[in-house]
Amino acid sequence: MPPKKSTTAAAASETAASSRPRRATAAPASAPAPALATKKRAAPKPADKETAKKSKKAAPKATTTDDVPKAEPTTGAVVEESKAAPRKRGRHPKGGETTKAAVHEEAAEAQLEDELLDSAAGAEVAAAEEKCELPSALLTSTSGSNYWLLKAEQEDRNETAHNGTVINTRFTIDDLRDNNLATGKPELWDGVRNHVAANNMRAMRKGELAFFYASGGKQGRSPGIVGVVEIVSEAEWDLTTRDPGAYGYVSKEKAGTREKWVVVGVEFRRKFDVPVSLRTLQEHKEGRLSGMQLFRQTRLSVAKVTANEWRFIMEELVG
DNA sequence: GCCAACGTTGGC
DNA sequence: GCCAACGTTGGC
Repeated sequence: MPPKKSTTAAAASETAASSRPRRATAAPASAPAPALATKKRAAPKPADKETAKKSKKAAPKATTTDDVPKAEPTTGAVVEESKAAPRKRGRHPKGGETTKAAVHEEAAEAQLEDELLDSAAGAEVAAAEEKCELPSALLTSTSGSNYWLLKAEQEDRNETAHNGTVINTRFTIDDLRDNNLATGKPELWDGVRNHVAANNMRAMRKGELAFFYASGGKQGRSPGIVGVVEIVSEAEWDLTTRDPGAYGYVSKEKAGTREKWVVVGVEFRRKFDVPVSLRTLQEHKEGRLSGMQLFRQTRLSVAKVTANEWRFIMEELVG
């Protein structure tokens, strides 16, 4: 994360650029999300898990790129802030449902919600998950849309927020699904503090799909792509830059001024039965996946995936 | 503007 | 724990 998510900058402490993102917070109310949510709980923000606040309005959503701040890629000055990105994490509230509509109706939603609330039992979760997933046929666009790859840390790692709160930066695809279900809102992918990653986020359009990449190979895990998420809301200002409960970069600008960093809203779409490991991806590093930004800019938390790369991975590598 | 030192990411 | 990649910092 973070956020960068991937990255760092986060907090003050961070510095690097990459970014890690993080995860995110649930979308603020204003986010255009599916509308179901009734409750808002917030998820924590990158920084926060604890602090969540949320409700504020979200920044203006930028629908056009003009609205969004542009990254300042190269200029130095602007960049001072950036540092790394934080990742966020969220907590999981409980509540609503998330997926896109077509799939669910209210009754079903209510039922799902109840099931989730009642138990975390595997069976229920599995059932809910199944209902949230999109058919494989819908996971590859036939149009010219872009695809993306969002990294999140799958291992426990603590960061200290500005207000002293200790935040676990771990954020898994299960957390994303659970947060979506609980809040009925998309997860805001915040904490990204790298300009290349942020520019990728500004280029994301509603309806585009992204791989959820779990980084971190310790604790017996393997890094790799674990599922698919959908971009459900376009770039908006990342309000975590003003959140004392967040870690990482904090805006020095006056409230109301434009922020440089942005978030996009994402929703769970599918968790692969078997992740496509980094090792497997690397087997095609000199072949079909030779141009992947994942390999060319190894530490970038938000990377672009071409249509050909997407199809190859979905059709040939996803088990 | 150059570049060495340094910090972070993240795979191994 | 090691270390490669890579971004930032900051002296000059």
